[in-house]
Amino acid sequence: MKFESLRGFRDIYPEDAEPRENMFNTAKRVAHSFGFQIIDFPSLEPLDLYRIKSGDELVSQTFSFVDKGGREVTMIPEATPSVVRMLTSKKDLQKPVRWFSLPKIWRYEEPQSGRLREHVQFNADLFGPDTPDADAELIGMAATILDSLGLSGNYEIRMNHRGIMEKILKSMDVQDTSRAFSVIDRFRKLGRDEFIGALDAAGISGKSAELISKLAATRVESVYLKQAISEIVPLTESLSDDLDRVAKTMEMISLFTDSMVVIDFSVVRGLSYYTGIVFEAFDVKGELRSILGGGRYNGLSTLLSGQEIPAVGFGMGDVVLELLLRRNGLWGRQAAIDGYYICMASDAVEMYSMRVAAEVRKRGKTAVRDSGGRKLAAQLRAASSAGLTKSIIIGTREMETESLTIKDMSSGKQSTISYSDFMDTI
RNA sequence: GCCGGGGUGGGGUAGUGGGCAUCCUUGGGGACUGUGGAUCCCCGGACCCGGGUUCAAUUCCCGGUCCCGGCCCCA
Repeated sequence: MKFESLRGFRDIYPEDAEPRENMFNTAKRVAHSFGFQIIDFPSLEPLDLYRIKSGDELVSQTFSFVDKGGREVTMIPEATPSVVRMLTSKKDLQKPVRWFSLPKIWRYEEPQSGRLREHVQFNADLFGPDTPDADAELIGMAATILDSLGLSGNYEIRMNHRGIMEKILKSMDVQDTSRAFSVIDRFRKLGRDEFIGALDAAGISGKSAELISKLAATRVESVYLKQAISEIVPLTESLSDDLDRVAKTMEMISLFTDSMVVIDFSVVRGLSYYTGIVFEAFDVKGELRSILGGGRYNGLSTLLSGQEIPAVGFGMGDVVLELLLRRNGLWGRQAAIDGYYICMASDAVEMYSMRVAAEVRKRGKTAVRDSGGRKLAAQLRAASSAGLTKSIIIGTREMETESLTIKDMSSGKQSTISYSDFMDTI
């Protein structure tokens, strides 16, 4: 019987697990520096938590089952509902609340580039303030994480605003805006004629379709935002205010990163609960799907609990991010670890070598003990591949004189010093 | 769920309707009874699974499965 990991699931060996851990640690460090605190929540939730919010399409793409008590449960397909539940069920939280998490999430779909059935998602949300500052801080944090990973200039942030899009579509007499959004969301994938055709199927045709097509193709920096819009639709006061807010947010974000921040009217994100700004980060070469995405969702807490709490958040999966880091040569293992590989030149020194290892570890350093039973050359070979900076060679000579031979693995130089002197120096 | 392309040791590969399935690398050991990353030698390890055709299938056919890519969808 041969066992393999399930379709879309991964076994991750040290050569990938370590760069991956560095990646997560960087995200954590940056989040803490922005005042975000880590939370965690169950991997299994009631299926209804997602039905309420997202409907059958999402539910059909979950790993769900009926538990022994007859409850419909699912491996979580996203973090946000759980986070919002935590927020709304603890009534005495002082706002703003800044939370992040690193849950594993699952989706039952066909795996493809940048998308698997199980992945880790860095998720961050800021609850309370509904301001450009809050939006900018959150998006700025996302950018800072990417920058801290060494990706500055290799990605760009594309933003849009659901409210603005709603107003523009309404001004064109588009009734079913959510259907229009789902078409607009596919703009970059479709040819021009296909796009017009899809709009037509959504009940939009003629001049409106032409204008939407022009709008979706628009990608500008903040300073040209109003001008670009005014060429497509008349600027009402309300629309103008929204545009000012977005422009201000974008200017703020540019304080955090040198990467491009643009308005892109084709970025709408499929999720129906977004109410304000929406954004995604893409690699500049345009080879990968989005690196991260999020937006403002002020209505979700009302839907789940009746409490009105403004929110802005984003999620970033580890799969696309890993691909991007690899393509930029940023997926290497770390340099040699400061530590000791302990080799035994004789089986008689077992106890002594174990004592050395224990003492080294008590001093906070890494000590890896060869299990012995093979010749020294083989042990030193193992020491090389273990990636530690130094080896300690212990044989009967060392044991009889209560000393140790320390070998520097990069230079090959070695010297023998007394046990007590060695322990004092580390 | 649908569509296309793939699957030979841990990784990368050669090849074939018939003989002990090729080479490189990795791993283990040795040459060197206390010194690694060089060299040489030895050893271990593979035709995705099932069915069909055939005297004979790793090779041809069908189905499944997994991988890669795409659609749908995107949390």
